[in-house]
Amino acid sequence: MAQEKNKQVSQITDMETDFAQWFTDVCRKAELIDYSSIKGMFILRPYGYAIWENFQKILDEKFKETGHENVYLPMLIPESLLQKEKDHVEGFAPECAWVTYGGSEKLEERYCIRPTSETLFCEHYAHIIHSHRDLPKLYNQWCSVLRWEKTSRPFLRHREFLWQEGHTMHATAEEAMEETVRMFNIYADFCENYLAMPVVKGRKTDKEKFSGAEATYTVECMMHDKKALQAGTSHYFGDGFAKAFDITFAGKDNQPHHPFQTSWGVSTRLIGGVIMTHGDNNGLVLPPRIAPIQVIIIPVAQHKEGVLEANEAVMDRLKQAGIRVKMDASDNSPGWKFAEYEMKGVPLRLELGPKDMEKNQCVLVRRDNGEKVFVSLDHIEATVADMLEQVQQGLYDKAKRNLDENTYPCATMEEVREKMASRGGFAKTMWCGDEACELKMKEVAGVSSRCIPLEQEHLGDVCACCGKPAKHMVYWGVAY
RNA sequence: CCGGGUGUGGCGAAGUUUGGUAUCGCGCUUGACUGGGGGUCAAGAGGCCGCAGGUUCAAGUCCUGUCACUCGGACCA
Repeated sequence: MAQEKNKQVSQITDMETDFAQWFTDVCRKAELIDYSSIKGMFILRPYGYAIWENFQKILDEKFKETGHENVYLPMLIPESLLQKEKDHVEGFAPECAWVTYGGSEKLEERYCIRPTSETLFCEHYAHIIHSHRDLPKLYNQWCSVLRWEKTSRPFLRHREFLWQEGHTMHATAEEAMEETVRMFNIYADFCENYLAMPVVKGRKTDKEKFSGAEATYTVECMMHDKKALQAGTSHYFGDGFAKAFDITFAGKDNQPHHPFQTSWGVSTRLIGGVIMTHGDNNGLVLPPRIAPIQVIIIPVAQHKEGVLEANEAVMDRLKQAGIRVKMDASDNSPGWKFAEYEMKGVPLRLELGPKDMEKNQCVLVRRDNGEKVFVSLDHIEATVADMLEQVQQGLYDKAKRNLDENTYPCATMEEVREKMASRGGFAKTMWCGDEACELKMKEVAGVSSRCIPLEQEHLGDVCACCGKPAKHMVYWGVAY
């Protein structure tokens, strides 16, 4: 009965019943996404796109603060260009889509629709980098890329998806490594302080790292179903691509050198992460800092004298205070509106009706915990701002508990298998560094290595898989 | 790519076994009354049953092919 009382939206499958179906229901009922006629290609509806725009606004500012400039490169890559770096093409060729005709003419050389733009940036950098004075080059591109995935899901795996890709060139390996870590930290900060998604910061194993990279840094998050989501990656390339693409510059010593390279990216997948981290059985729950609408105002008995005006006055005050606020004065019933904006995850609801007007008050309801309070209209701006902060913090704390409570040490592969089957989450073990053990772990326990955390713990001396001396502590999990 | 499930007004479904006038709920439109948790009443609109072939006097229903969605697996941001 208590559960029934909690459940106020009936169009969304309970996540305990079927998490995958719950996720799809939320994407559609919150009007984030629609399906198109092509598999894996989704329509981002205004509300979903507005969330992405907020991500862009915040990240773009951080990129610019750290000296990056936005550029735009072509979406087609000649096959010969893609072929130049061996590991890279091996990694991406299986999921490339190709353009073979221009009008009615068959092309001499086929063009790949970019799955990522390292090769294009390298070709361009070869043209414009000649001297150490041309370095560093700190470029970023906002665009879509295309990967012909076999299975697709809204936000988590699109064939075409929106992202940003930073590509930078540096005079020294140290500088490039610093850049890799700097951007990695920006991603971690963005996840934690804006998306309220706690992260595990670490390095990918050789098996899991980006095709062509020397090192891949990753922020890994835990979803509500205890599966892992790779939220963002930052790669250090050394000078491998620079050599393959013949990028050289004259150093202060007047000798030719190859520059050192990085790339880093996050995508609309992060929206999927937010849904699966904070959502509940009534729908989406958005962290206030990225919510397109932070406060929804619902007038009660809105046709009564003066009600709309009173609501509008409150809306104007909140707007003045820089709060993203919307009023729904449509003639749907209040109950309908409550459900609608809950599905859409609006962090705070404000109700104002004739009874409140008499008392100079309104009702505020938190989306994250349903808490309902009557507050005075005096200082409503401060009250609302304060409550939005509480929601933001509340969401982070809850997600942090989920991560902490479901991360546990294991001594043997058998223990990982057992605990993964019964409780999921992240298992941490010692590891010898051998790829054979990663494959074995996948086979036996059904998990892949998520990362080698930067914050290492000493859990023992030997690898959980083979018993040989251990080199690192590794997190394992089932990933999206 | 492999295996299971599903495609019928905008959404969710019944009808398919046994071929014979296209059904229901929600939503939508118009109007009135309502309004503090998905309101009530009345009157309307809307579908060549995913697509393409085939069998038949007759196909939503049977056959073949194909596409999409979905769940699980392998692969990947």
